[in-house]
Amino acid sequence: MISFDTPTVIIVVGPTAVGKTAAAIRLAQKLDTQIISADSRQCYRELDIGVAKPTPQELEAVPHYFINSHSITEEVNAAMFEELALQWTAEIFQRSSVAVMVGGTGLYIRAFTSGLDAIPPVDQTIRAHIRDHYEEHGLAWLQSEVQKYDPEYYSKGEMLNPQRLMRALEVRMSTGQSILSFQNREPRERPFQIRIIGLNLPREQLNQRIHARVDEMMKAGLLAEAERLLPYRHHNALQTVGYKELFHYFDEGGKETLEQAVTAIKTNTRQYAKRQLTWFHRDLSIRWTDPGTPLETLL
RNA sequence: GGUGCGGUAGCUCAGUCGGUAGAGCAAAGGACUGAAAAUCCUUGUGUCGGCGGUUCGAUCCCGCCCCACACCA
Repeated sequence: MISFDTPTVIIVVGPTAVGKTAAAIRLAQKLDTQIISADSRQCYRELDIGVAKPTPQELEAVPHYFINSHSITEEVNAAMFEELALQWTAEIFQRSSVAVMVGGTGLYIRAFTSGLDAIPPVDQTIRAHIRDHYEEHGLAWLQSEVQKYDPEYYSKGEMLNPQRLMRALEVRMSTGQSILSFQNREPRERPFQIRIIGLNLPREQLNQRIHARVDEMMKAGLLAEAERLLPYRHHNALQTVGYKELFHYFDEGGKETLEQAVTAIKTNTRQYAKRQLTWFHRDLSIRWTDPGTPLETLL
């Protein structure tokens, strides 16, 4: 049995479909501990096939936090994850000196390891108002509002990125201050050690795994799952690869074939994997290996 | 067999009144602080179907051939 002098969280990261889930479960069993998922979609109980959740047997074998813990109608975000994951870590440390975290959502993992800057909560009516106006008047309106109310952000921020602009504007309108005034980017100290293991495969091999997994999802009934979720498509939880393409297929009513929709899922999943790798490659503390390696040998 | 329309980037196609070419998508690389499976940025890609002819110069004009599609026989 491997033991740790100081409480330690082992984080397993990597692109989608690389084999994180199975590797993390094996590791948690070896270490006789539990898993915190760091996946922004597997937390929703209404989503199943399309988000490649651990199977019921796997969840039986090792208890998981942040799987099936929320509803698609709730708001989940990185700040919430930071708070919850810290609580869960403390719970696990009451029984063990080590916890395992696994997932592909880079921002959530950074929120957990380094913390997000504290920004006061945003008034929900202001948020809704800004989104509605953006829908109606487009990017030019957003840019001019940001220019008017937060000229410093206007000169520094990404002027073509609506999400960043809306966030800057809602913070400015809610708090009276620029979002820049809250961002000091000081990494937070954590009362435990962190080790990050990255799983990766040659790109061609990863793409093959992605394609095969999408085909399996379709066989397992992803189309019916998406159809069932169609009424909830406007929720953020369903701005998700695997569902949005099938919603579009239902919309097109025959103009697009199912095969084209499946191809789009594969393409979007490949692009997602690439973005995940871009994110994780920046963290030079990550120790990379292939998913077949028994991870306890790296500790 | 005849007529018509095509053959240009990995794909779909635009274009050059003759001076060796571009869009979208894909791909590759990057960013990322309360939507992050989201959102955004950057960058190539070429025997312009083949062989001849005209021309200082042809992907473009002309001839022949090959391939695809449509229609007629």
